[in-house]
Formats: sequence, C-alpha cells, structure tokens
Amino acid sequence: MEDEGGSLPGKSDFSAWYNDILWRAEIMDVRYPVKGIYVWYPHGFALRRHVYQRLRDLLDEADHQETLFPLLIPKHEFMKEAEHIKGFEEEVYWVTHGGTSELDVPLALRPTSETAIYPMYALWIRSHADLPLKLYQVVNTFRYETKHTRPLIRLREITSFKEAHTVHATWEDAERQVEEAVALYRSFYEQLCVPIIISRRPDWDKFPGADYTIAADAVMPDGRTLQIGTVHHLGDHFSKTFDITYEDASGEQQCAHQTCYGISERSIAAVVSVHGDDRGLVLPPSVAPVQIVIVPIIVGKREDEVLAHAAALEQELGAAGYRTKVDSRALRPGAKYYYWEMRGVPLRLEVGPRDIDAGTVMAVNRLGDKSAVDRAAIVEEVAAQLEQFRDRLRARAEAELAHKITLASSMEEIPGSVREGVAIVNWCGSEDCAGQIEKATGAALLGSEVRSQYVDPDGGPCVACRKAGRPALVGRSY
RNA sequence: GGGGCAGUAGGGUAGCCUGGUCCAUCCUAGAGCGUUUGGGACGCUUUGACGGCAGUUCGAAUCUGCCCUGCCCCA
Repeated sequence: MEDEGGSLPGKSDFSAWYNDILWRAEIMDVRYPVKGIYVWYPHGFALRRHVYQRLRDLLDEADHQETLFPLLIPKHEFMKEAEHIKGFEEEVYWVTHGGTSELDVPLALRPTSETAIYPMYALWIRSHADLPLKLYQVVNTFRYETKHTRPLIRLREITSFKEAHTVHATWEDAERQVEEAVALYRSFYEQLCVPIIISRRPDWDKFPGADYTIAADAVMPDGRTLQIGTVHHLGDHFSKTFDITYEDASGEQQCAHQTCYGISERSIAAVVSVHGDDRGLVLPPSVAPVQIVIVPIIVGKREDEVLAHAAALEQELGAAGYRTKVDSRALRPGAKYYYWEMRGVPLRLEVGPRDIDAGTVMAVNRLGDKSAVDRAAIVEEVAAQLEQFRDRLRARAEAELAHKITLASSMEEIPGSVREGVAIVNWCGSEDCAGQIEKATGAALLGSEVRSQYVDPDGGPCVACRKAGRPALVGRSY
C-alpha cells in the first residue's frame, strides 16, 4: 500500500505536515474526486473505530442508548424551526429527484439531525416517566461548505458525527445534562491525552436554535483553535416547534426541555495534530490500532527460533488484551521501525538472538525511551510501559498548551499572543467590544466563562472598554 | 467572500516562457529473481503519467477558453 518515499515535512510547517501525514500514516486518502469528501484508509478507519469506541463506552456508562435515524429529512420538517433554518439553509444539500421524476417533497441530507429526530421524539414521549431520554447516534452528515475544505477538519461529508439528543422535564434538568455532557467530553479527551479549553460561545456564535452553547477547543500546533466538541442547551425551542410534551405527575401537559451535543472526526484531527511529530503519528495506547509491534531481528541461522519467539510473545500479549502485531516482512529492521513510527504505534518490542539468550526483550516507546525488559514478566512490563507512555504523552500535550495560552491585559498584547497561540483577555460581554477586539487583533472572541486550569476565573477591566470584565478566549480558529 | 499559484506514473519532480529532437527526465514506490537483515540493504530485470472538455495549429505536456480538483495569502 502507500509508503514513504522522501519524508514527512517538519511539524514546524504544520500545514504541509498535516497534509502529508494523512496519507503517509494512512489515515485519509484525499484523492476522491469530490471537493471536501475524503476516503478513510483501513488504518485511519481502525483509529476512528477505537476513538469512537471510547466515546460509545462513556455514553453507554452514562445511560445513553445508541440509535439510528434516517439520513433524509423532508423539507417541511426541516423548515419548521426558524433560527435553525437560518443557521443551516446555505449549506444544505437537497435531494430533489427520484430517477428522472422530481420529488413532490424535497429531501434534505441531514446537516445535523434535530429535525429528523424530534418529530419521532414527539411520538415517543408521553409521560414524565419517559424522561430523561438520552439517545445518540454516530452518522455521516452533509454540509455544503463554501470555505476552504480540509480533511477531518472542514468537510462536506462529515463521516463520523456522534450526536446525542436528550429530553428532560425542566430547563434545570437540561442544564444538569449539559454539565454531564461537558464532563463526558472532558474524560473523552483525557483518554485521548488531548487537553481542551472549555468555554461558553458568545450568543452570536451559538448553535442555531439553542439557549446557549458550551464548546471544547483544542489548540493546534500553529496556534489556531479547533472546536472539537459542542454542547447545546436547546431550552424548549424545539420541543415547542415539534410538540414534544409530556404529562407531569399532576396530569398536566408540559413542554419538554432538550439538549444536544456532538463530536466529529475533528477529534481525530486533534489526536493526530497534538501528538504527532517529525516522524509521524504518536497515538495514545487507548486508541492505537496497533498498541505493540514486535520486530523479530533475524540473523543468520536462528531465523526459525526468533520467529517462534516473536509468535509466542504476540500470543501472550494478545491473550492479555493488547492489540499486538508481529512484523515478519522481509525488510531490514530499520525500515520497519520507520514504518511503525509513522503509524504511531506506542510500543515496539525487538527480539533477536541476543535477547533470547539474555532472557530479555528490547522495548522502545514512540517517544524514544528504550529499555531491556524481563521476558518472563513481559505482560506486567508492557502494562507499566504503556501507562508511563500515556502519562508522558498527556504531560507533553499539557505543557504545550500551557505554553500556547497567554494572558493579555491590553489590546496591544493580543496580536502577539494569538500569533502562536490563544489569548485570555478580560471582556465585559458586549458584542461591540468583541467586535473591536476582532477588528484590532485579527482574532475572534471565541468564548467566555473559560474553564481551564491555566485561567484564573477572576476578572478585571475589559480590554476594550475598561468596564468590569471576565476572562474570555481570543484566538484564530479553524 | 476577495486575490494569487498550481495539476506530468502510487508519491515527488524535469520539460512549459521560446509548440516539433518528448514513442516525456530523474528520485521514490510497486512486480519478479537472487544475495541480505540489531535504525530507511544491494544487484539484475520490469510495469506505470501529461486532470477533463473544447479551441488554435501541419503538429500541443507546452498556447487560449471553460470546467473540475488542490494549495497559499487576505477578509
């Protein structure tokens, strides 16, 4: 399949690096002949599968149920919620024909599924005993993006949209669900070792039809932010429109309150970008398609012995639950090292005659730490090594983020801050001041109520108008 | 949204300005055979390309137009 030939551009040229690593590490093939639509390579798809399994596990543990709604939404349902339409109408694909005959009801390819799901919720929900209802699905969605498309980041077909849609009795219950979702997303990104900044999107930037939106942003190597999760409190906007009501304990019909929250394959873009290096991917063990690669070092006449030894190792580690692979291809060991480093395998084990004689295995992790470990205790050794590797990866990413966040106490400081990262500024909350900040600095006001260990929640004078302000996130976003 | 630049084998390139000597260069990858294997092995043999459509021309990878696709910069 695809393989190296030349090498990866340095990560300091992030844009070139990103474009290259996607095919060199066999994540996505961008050569599909439709703009903004790309193909998953098997290795990328395996990574996707493990990432989404982490997400499914978290949701399932938190009493969500997986479901599946149709891709096609009839126009009259789609057009019901006014604000929602306004937010999406410019980017909806319409199916207008069946064969050569024009459809009497045009069908939208879902840009998101509220209007597919909520008419059914209206049928399903009768009583307070049906609440809360917490469903999710992982589906593709379509948006006719007019801006520059980019694999995994800005797509016309989002192939991997995990969207949860919950229904609650009261606004406060829904608010609690928003917080549960934020906590879920936090622990999801913790498993990916990707540090995030949580903030509340300004009103003009919230989800169309929501009361408010909480977002998770990652900071990419070039300092731009990537929105990698959103949680929306929908209030009763959609339930009023779609007539989602329930009978309360006293027999009264009440309007339900809703939330929805989503994560897309941008989560994978973040894993790739935050951890990768000049040699390729660096994957957290929790989602690496291959967690351990065993490279047999075949020298002279001991080939069969070495291969048998490698197979026994694979068997033992596989039985212990690790995704393990022996690379017995007819290549030089060095070529295999480069190959698996490009694909981000967390731990490499090398076994050759010397190791067999010494009763050891050479263990080298993807950050370059090398040690000889006891063959007899291999399962425990591997567990410890992977855990340590994950911790280092997380610490490295945290340090990188801490380095990219700077506090700016005046307008003049912001351009410097956002050149290679994000700025935290005090902001009074007015759209006017946000506009001034954006105009003067070329960066956007992304969120308020910033939740990050690097940000002091106490405020100060607004950088624009000097009235009382609170910390807000300013940066250039993807 | 505005403005650039580009598209040549699977990937990367030379050729384009100044049309013919290009049945298209080189690197890499792929296939076959052999010798190798503790950080990208080597030898021999071999497959494979001018984004699409139209136009100009005796003749187009090269010039013109449109379309598609991609990248960069600015908003």
